[in-house]
Formats: sequence, C-alpha cells, structure tokens
Amino acid sequence: MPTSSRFAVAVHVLATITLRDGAPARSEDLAYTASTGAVVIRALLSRLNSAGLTTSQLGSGGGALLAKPAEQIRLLDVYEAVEDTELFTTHRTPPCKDCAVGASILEAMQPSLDQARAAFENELARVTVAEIAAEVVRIGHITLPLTW
Amino acid sequence: MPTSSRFAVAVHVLATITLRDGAPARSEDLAYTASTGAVVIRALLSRLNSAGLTTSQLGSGGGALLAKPAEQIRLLDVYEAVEDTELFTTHRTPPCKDCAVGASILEAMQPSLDQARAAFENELARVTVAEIAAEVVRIGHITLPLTW
DNA sequence: AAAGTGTGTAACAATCGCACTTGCATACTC
DNA sequence: GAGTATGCAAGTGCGATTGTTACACACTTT
Repeated sequence: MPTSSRFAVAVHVLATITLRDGAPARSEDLAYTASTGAVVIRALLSRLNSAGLTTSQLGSGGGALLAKPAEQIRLLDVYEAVEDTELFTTHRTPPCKDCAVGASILEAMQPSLDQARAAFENELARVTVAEIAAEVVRIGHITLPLTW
Repeated sequence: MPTSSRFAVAVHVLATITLRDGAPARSEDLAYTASTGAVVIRALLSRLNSAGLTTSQLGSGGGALLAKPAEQIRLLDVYEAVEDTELFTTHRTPPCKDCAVGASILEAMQPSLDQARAAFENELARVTVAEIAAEVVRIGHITLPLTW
C-alpha cells in the first residue's frame, strides 16, 4: 500500500516551480535537484498537466509553470494526479465465493478501509504547495527569487 | 510502487480464525478461502505469530489460533505486523543537497506526511478483528460455529 | 514407538510496477 | 532558420510480491 516516489518528487518539483516565481523551470534542471532523469520529470509533468496543476512552455526559455496559484494546489491534488494505485490492495485473485467468510469479507472490511482512506486524504487536503514552499524557504534560509 | 495484498488477506484469515471459535484452522483451508497457496498463508501466519497475534498448533488436528481475544486485535496491529514498506516513499536517490530546494524539501514535507500517516493509523486503530468478524456474520447470514 | 498430519523454511520462477536511459519527432522562441 | 525544450515510444534493470515445489521438523493419535 505504499505510494510510489512520484508523490514526493512531484511535491519537490511543484515547490521548486513555486519558488521560481514565474520563471519557467526546465525539466532538466528539475531533474537535477530531484536526483533523477529529465524524462522521469517530463512524465511526471505530463500527469500534472493533465490534472490542471501545471502548464509547459516549449522552446528556448521555456519550461514548466504552475497553472494556478500555489495556495490553491493541495497535496491531495498532487497525490491524486500522480498516484495510480489504491491505498489498500485486496486479494490478487478474489476470495472464494463459496466460503462463508470469503463471500463477504471484502464487503465487511470496506467501511473501515474507506474511513482510513478518508482520514488520510483529509490531512493531505489541509496542506498546500505554497505552505510546503514556505517551509523550504524557512528551513533553508533561501534568498528569493530562486535561481538554482 | 508494487502494493501488498497481505493486509487484506491477513484480516480475512484472522476473521476466519475468530469465527472458528477455538477450533484450529489449517493453513491449507485458510488458503482455500483466500484463493491462494498454503505457503503464502504460512508466511503470513509467521508474521502474525511474531507479532503475538496468533499461535500455531502442530500435528494432527492442529492449525492456527488467536493468541488473544479478537476484541483486542486492532486492524492497526495487523497492518503493522504484515506491512513492510512505509506509507510514503521518498526519492529513490536522495535529492541534491547542493540545491536550495533539494536540501530541505524532505524536512519541509515531513510534518505533513506524518500527520496524514497518523490520521490513517488512528482510523485503523479504531476497528478490531472482532468487529470485522461480526460484520461478516451479519452480511453473510452465517450460522456459527463456522465449519467451512 | 510408529504412522500420520501440519507447520516452518528455503529455493526458484513468474509477474508487475517503478525508475532509468536512449533516440527522435514536434513545437516554440530568438 | 538555428537553437532549445517538451512529448513520447521502446527497451533495460531492479526490487517486491506472489506462487510453487521440496523437505525437515514437531506434535498428535493409535
């Protein structure tokens, strides 16, 4: 039930773009700070674009930009844009329908799992990319605007 | 990230043992209701044994038993006994320490991630195996004691 | 004590998703 | 038009999960 590293990297990328304050961020530069490859970042940005969180400018001087203010991007939005898998994985092959327990175990568990997921998502909805970016500035004593 | 079905299967197994009401459950039978192999179940039970949730009886008529009342086994206990990975996965290779954002992004995110995880775990701590087993009985109109 | 039963564990194959890399087409800016 | 940056396809490597076979060990029953 773990997340991929995409979520953490996506938050990293979005915080970085936020602190660029309007200057486009190239995928190659983003890849450098995130210690990964430019193609990985572009795949990530492709998901963020589809979710309406970022846009991309082609050509010289281009790069990634936020599609809306960082204050309006919640970590939950990032999570949903980037994660494919469900928080809870059930039986690889469905349980035996002819067994007393197997026939209803999934239905019996579902409300509890849904509540756990809801609590999880509520917390991610309470934090924005802007707040993460502010924390980065506070912790790292960064002087804005961010170059690299 | 590849996700594990162990948690769902473990709850299934524990609920089944609960409804057996003291009669040992063989790994082979547990494997049948869970639509998997006996060795998979035994590996699962090995973890549950180590966590003090179940015990095993060898020999003829043997099988798995609860180590304590089902009312005292929380879903959180099962989760911790069975899941290896962290809820959030961070960068595969740590972010660039020489970059303004890379140097502090993990520290900046951590409080938020911890809160989400805590909320998630709190919900799992509120439900017991006994309650799941009772739900199975209610939904499936099962007549106790459970045979197979 | 001997036979039968069930667990515990090791070793190996198969599968799947993630991450990385290369290469190239496409689109935009200067 | 030259240069730059994204978008995407294809193939590799890796690790975790799951499934399978095999076998040693321990306990119960007769």
